[in-house]
Amino acid sequence: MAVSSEVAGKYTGGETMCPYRLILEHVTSRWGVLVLIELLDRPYRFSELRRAVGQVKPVSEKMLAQTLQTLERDGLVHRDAQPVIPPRVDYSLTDLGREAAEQVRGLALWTEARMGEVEKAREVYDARKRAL
Amino acid sequence: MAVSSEVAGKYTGGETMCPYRLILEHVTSRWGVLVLIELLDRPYRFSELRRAVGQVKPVSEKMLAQTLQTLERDGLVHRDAQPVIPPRVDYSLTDLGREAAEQVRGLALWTEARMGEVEKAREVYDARKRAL
DNA sequence: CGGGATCCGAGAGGATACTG
DNA sequence: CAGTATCCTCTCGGATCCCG
Repeated sequence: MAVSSEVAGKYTGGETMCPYRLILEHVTSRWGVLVLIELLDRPYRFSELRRAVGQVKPVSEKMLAQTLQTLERDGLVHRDAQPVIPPRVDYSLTDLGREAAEQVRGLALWTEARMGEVEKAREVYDARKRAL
Repeated sequence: MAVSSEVAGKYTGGETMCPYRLILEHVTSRWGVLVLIELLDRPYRFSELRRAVGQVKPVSEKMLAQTLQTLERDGLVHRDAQPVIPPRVDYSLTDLGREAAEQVRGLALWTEARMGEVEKAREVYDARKRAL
């Protein structure tokens, strides 16, 4: 399809990877997906975001910080650090980030809707395999 | 948002992970994304698919096979193995898989479109950091 | 050709302790 | 509170060899 074939010509098929892939990996990364979805609701503080994401799957401070830095660098997340004590840092989506997050949400909503069918398919697959 | 909060109540926030997450991880996995996008075009044979995906990023036989098995088990990909010599196996999307692939394509198309802005944001971010 | 089995290195990711 | 630094574990994923 267009997505890959357009990029294809620029590469020899060697070990190189297009920047396109890199962005996609950030957005679809394990924690990137969940962070983007949560931030689509509203801005979050660090620990608050950690708890919110943790409802789906627990995340360590390290990985959350790392994920947020990556998304900030890509211009998807805005970081607002207030120089107070104790520190207060708010994370929110940029306009660019909101666009990305909406795409990701599409995927998440689809997954939620079709979850049952996927699980059914798995049972069929597993049963068929055990029969061999 | 709805996606996570609906699921939230079912879990204590411990180490458990909802099935919803598992499906999402399969679909957003490194090779899952690329395979789904390619198959959106047309059915592919194994090696053919390997080359097609490899245009974006080289994939080993092992990972491609593993990815395809996961997607097949989830009911997203159909595997048609013909008992001939040499073996011929065709992979295609199921109806369910096509739905998922279209969501993924949305993300990929967005990435392609906004790639320039992301790279610009990175330069700004990196320049600002070096200034410190 | 389309895989499976095995070995191995690199990096993801968690736990803990520390800092401004 | 919001991280950083360190250590350690374990999985991902590539390379290689083999088989029907």
